[in-house]
Amino acid sequence: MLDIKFIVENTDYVKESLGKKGFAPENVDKLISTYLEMNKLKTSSQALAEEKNKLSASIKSASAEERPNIIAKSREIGEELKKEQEELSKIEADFELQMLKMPNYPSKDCPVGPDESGNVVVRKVGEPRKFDFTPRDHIELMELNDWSEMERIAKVSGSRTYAIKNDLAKLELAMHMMVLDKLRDNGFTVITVPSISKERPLYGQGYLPFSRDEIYYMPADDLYLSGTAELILNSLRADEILTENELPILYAGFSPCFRREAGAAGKDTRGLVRVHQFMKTEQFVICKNDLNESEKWHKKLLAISEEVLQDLELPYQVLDICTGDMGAPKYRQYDLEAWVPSQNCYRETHSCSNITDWQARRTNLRYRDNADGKVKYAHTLNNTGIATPRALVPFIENHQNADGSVNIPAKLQPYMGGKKVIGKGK
RNA sequence: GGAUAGGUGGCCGAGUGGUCGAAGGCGCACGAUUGGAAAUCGUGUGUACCCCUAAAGGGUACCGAGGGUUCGAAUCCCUCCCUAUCCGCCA
Repeated sequence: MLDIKFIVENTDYVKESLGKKGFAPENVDKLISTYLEMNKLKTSSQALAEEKNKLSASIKSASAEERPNIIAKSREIGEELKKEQEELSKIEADFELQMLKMPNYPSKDCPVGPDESGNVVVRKVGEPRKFDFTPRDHIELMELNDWSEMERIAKVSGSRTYAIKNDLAKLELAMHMMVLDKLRDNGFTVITVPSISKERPLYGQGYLPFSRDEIYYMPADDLYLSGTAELILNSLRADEILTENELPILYAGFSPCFRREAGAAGKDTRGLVRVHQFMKTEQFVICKNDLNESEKWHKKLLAISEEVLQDLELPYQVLDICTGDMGAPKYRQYDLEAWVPSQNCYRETHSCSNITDWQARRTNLRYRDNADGKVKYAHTLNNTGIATPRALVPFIENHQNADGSVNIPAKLQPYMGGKKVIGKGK
């Protein structure tokens, strides 16, 4: 959500800035006219309410003869007021919906582009490995090492699900443990959260009203399945007024995540790249309403996830996501992509975003500023810590040996019971 | 799922139709006192929005949510949500 007063006072800037995200300038004009109309109605209905309140208050001191007149007059105003309020609540709902549809302003430092073609590679770290044998893809490796039950689980749970076993199953959990420890060492509060959500957090995060198709809904209970712990963590402190001293709040949230992948039909249909249910350790930050502060945290979160990929000894690249490819909530977004040998390209493993106060306005998450005593909307940021099983794909492909076994990097070995190699060739 | 008790400001807690945005306490801020602190005393201390403005000021709404009764609702009625405890079931 944006600040309507800012929009009214800086209309040209708003149009230009949101235009970079493909947002039509007419929508800004429409929003402002709705706003002005709403205020006019507010002013008149509040004046009526004032008059009515005054009449009511005068009744107790009025004489017996006056009373019937006052009551009649008050009733009359009540009728009129009710009509105006009905009209007002309609226009307020309209205004609210328009506000909910406004994307966040992108940073002026964002590359500007229409879609993913406009993303900019910031840096590449590590060299894609040159194999002196023909490398297998991750599905072949899983079959060779008795690490999965992909065909059988499809019969049980449908497409885009996975079942992995033996050392690969342990590896999946080991990655989360490693990342949770790293985050804890960086001052994060480790927290496990539900994957079940009411509807309001979806608006708070900015999932709704944009893409209802992507999310599992359980009508019997009017509940949704969360696609990321960000959803839950973003609403955990909703409606609170924190003290500035409590900030920053750093969460390392672990949860199962659920996505319908409705918009990805036909893409990545095999294997572990894109599944309906996965596990994610999420980095989530609530900090002061100060761009220097949130940009500092944005870099910090990015650095942590780069370190994760370095610990996993995976070649990767950092993308500066352009305005057209960024989601509505985002002010700035970096993606990390790890090298996947079988696909001969980099694939996304992490997505690191500064949301500024756009989500906090939706969740009504505020804090009292020490310097001026004012109540302000906090900034929120989120980044992947590690998401599995997707991260297993570049991992086992990059670390495979000719015999199909897979090497475990030193940083991960303590979490794998000291094993240096898993699979057939051990 | 069954039964019971509840949801009031940052927290605790009073309030069963008007004088209630709401007593009292705690906390917090500022001031006095002090060599400094504690204690004590004094003052202040919700949020959102609208109008007006140079500043000031005026107003509306909010006592879990929504609806109803009434000239008037924290208070009465209805529906829903949530929390706690006990019973049942259960990883």
